[in-house]
Amino acid sequence: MKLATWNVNSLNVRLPHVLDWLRDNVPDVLCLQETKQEDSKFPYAALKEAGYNAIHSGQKTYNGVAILSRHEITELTFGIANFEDEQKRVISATINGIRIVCVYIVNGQSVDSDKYDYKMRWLEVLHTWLADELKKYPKLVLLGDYNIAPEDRDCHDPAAWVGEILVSPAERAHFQKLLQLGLHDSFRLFEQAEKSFSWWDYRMMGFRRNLGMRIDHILVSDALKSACQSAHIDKSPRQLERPSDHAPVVLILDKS
DNA sequence: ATGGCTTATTGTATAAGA
Repeated sequence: MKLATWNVNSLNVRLPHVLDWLRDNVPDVLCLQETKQEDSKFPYAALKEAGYNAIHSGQKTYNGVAILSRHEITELTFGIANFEDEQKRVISATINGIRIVCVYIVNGQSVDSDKYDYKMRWLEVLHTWLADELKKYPKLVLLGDYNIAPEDRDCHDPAAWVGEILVSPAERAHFQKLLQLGLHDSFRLFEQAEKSFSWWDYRMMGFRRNLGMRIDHILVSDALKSACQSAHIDKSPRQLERPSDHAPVVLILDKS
């Protein structure tokens, strides 16, 4: 079973890239973030044509998450239980007996901003909710744009980023707390090239110079750890004309 | 160098992303 996550930075703009990527990679499940469109604009028909069922939770301009699947999608839920949030950042469903949770975690803007405070609250609520979800669904995968680079090796220039979002100690502590729930960073279960990143700034020729961060992740629960076969980041869509600033992150699970 | 790009908005500049 091939699972993937990709922040597309506007599905309206990126749909051709997504369709090409689905055709070339044939994932069983692809989670999307930053669709930036209302449900009424979501391209259900084009995705169905490509062989994918889809569920979406979107809004105009900002945020928006979706799960695409070649298989039946059941038990869909939107958002975090008992947490009022106007921002569409979470969508979940069960596919092939695995609980898929697709998240677009808050960016936070800067560590001294209200948005950062919201990020901290949001991560706290996510943690509490996931503790319950893991009891309900031992086989769980948490995929998405976390907006957290967990370690210095996930940042192209740790010294330059001290004091910035994505790498602050409080954000990293939240990431570690997720791992303490019994989740595993699937990318790090396998040997990876140094300076492996999933996002590169559009500016300053960030991609060509590999000035990136690894902030998109696929965490798997204890019950799925031994099923992980391989994990990688597919940089190829980042090289296309008018790309998303994020690349797809991929995990292969065996069938057991 | 507080910028550097890209996207969306009922725009002609601003906000947000990371």
